[in-house]
Amino acid sequence: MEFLLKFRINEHLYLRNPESSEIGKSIIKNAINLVYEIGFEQFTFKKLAQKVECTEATIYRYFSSKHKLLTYILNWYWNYLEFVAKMRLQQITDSTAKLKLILEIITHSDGYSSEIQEYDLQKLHRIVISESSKSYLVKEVDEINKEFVFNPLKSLCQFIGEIVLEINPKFAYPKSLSSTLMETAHDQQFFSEHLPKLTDNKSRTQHKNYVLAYLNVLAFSVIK
Amino acid sequence: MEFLLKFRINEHLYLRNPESSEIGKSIIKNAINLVYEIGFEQFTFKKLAQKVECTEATIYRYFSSKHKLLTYILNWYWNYLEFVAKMRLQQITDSTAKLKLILEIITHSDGYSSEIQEYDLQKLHRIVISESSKSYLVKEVDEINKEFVFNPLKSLCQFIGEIVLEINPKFAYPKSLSSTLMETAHDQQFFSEHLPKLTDNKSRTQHKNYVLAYLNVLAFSVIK
DNA sequence: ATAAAAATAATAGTAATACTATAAAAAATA
DNA sequence: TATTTTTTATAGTATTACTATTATTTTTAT
Repeated sequence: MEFLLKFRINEHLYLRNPESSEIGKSIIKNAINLVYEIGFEQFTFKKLAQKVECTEATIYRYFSSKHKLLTYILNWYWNYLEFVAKMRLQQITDSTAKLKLILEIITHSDGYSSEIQEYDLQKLHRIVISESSKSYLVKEVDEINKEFVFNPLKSLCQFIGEIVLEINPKFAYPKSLSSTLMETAHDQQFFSEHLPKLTDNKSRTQHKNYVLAYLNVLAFSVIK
Repeated sequence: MEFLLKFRINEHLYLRNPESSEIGKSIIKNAINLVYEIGFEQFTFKKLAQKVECTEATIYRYFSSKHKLLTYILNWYWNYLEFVAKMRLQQITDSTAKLKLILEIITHSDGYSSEIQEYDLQKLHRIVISESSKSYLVKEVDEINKEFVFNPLKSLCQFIGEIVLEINPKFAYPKSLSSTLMETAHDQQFFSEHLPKLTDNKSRTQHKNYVLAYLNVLAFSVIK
C-alpha cells in the first residue's frame, strides 16, 4: 500500500504553491536533497536551479527566500508527523503505549516511513535534526511567528502534551515536556553522531536506539 | 569585589589572540554587543569594524571567519560557566544542592554575573540562547570538532554529569541528561519568550523562573 | 635614540550571495 | 484562436566574506 500525502501549508511561506505544478514539486524534492547534501548555509537558489534545471527566477516565483523554503519543508514534516502519529495512535488505548509510540515516531525508529512516496523522509529527518532550529532562531522570529508559520509545530506539541496529561493529569509541564522531547530527540541524535562526549552512547553506532531508550527514561520518569 | 577572568581559549579559533591587545579586546566586546543587537546572520565584520573603529583587515588578522569568532565567544562563556560552577560549588557538600545551584547558574537565576567585569554577561547569555547551536549545527562539525573547539562544552557537560552520578551512581545517562539540561535551559527560555505555546508558562513574563522550576522537575525526577 | 619588527590603516579587488527587474518565448486555458 | 499565465533568458544591484598589497604607525629590542 502506498500513500500520497498532501498538506495545506501556510500561504505566507510561498508566493506560488509548489504543489500546484511539476516544477514546484521538483523544487521541493531537489531542495530536500540539496539541503541534505550541503547544509542550509551552503544551500543557494542558484545551485537549486541547476538541480531542478530551471532558472533562479523561476524558484523566486515560488519562494521569496531560502529561509521560507526551509520553513515550508519543516512545516510539511511537522504536518506529516502529526498525521502519522494520529493515524497510528487510533489503534491504541493505553496512554503509556501511546507515548512510547510517539517517541518511536519522532526518532524514526518505527518502520513507517518506507511506505510514503512523496518526499525522502530519511533525508527530511536529517534536515530536521540539523537545520530545524535555524527556522526560528532568528532575530525576526516574532514577526514571522505572527504569520502562524509555526502552528504545525505548536499543534504537534499540543497533541503530545495531551497524551502526557492522559498519563498524569496533574503533571504541570505537558507542553514543555513535549517540546523538550522533540528537541532532545534531535540534539541527542546529533550529539551521539558528532559530539558523542555529550552523551552516554558507548556504541558509536546504534544512535537511534540509544536516543529512543534515553527519551523513554526521560519521558516516563518525569511524568510520574 | 571585582574579578577579571581570563581563559586560555583554543588556538585554532583565532589567528592572533584578541586578549593580547586593546583592539583585540574591543573586537570581542563589540562583537558581543553587535551579535546581541542584530543576530549572527546579520552580523558582519564590516559592521563590527565600524563599531571597533578599525578596518575589516584588522579584524581578519584576529579571526579568519565570523563563525570562529562566534565559537570563540561561546568558548569563553563555557569556560566561564564551568569556572563559576566549580567555585560556587566548593562551599556545598550535598549533591542535590549542588545540582540545584548548577541549574540556577545555567539559567542565570543566580545573582553572580554582576560582579564580573570583563564582558557583558547578560548579552552573552542571550547570544548563547539564540546562537550557540549555530556553532555546531554545520556540515563541517566533524572537522572543526577535531580541533577540540568544543572541549569546554564537553568539559562542562562532564562536570555536571559527575554531580548527577553523585546523586544517583546507577543512573545510566549522566552526560545526556547534562547536555539535555543545558540545551533545554536555552530552548525553553527562547520558547517561553517567543513561542510560548511550546511551553506551559502562563505568566508571559518570569521566563527565567519558569525555566528554572521546569528544569528542577526534569532533572530530579529523571535522576531518581 | 635608533633600528627592526610588528600591527594597523588604507585601499583595492574578487567570487559569490540574495536578491530585483524586464522582455521574450513557451505553455496552459478559455 | 486569443488570452493569460508560466518560464526562460538575461541583466543588474548591493552586500558578503573574504584576499592582497602597500604605506604608515606603534611597539620592542638593542
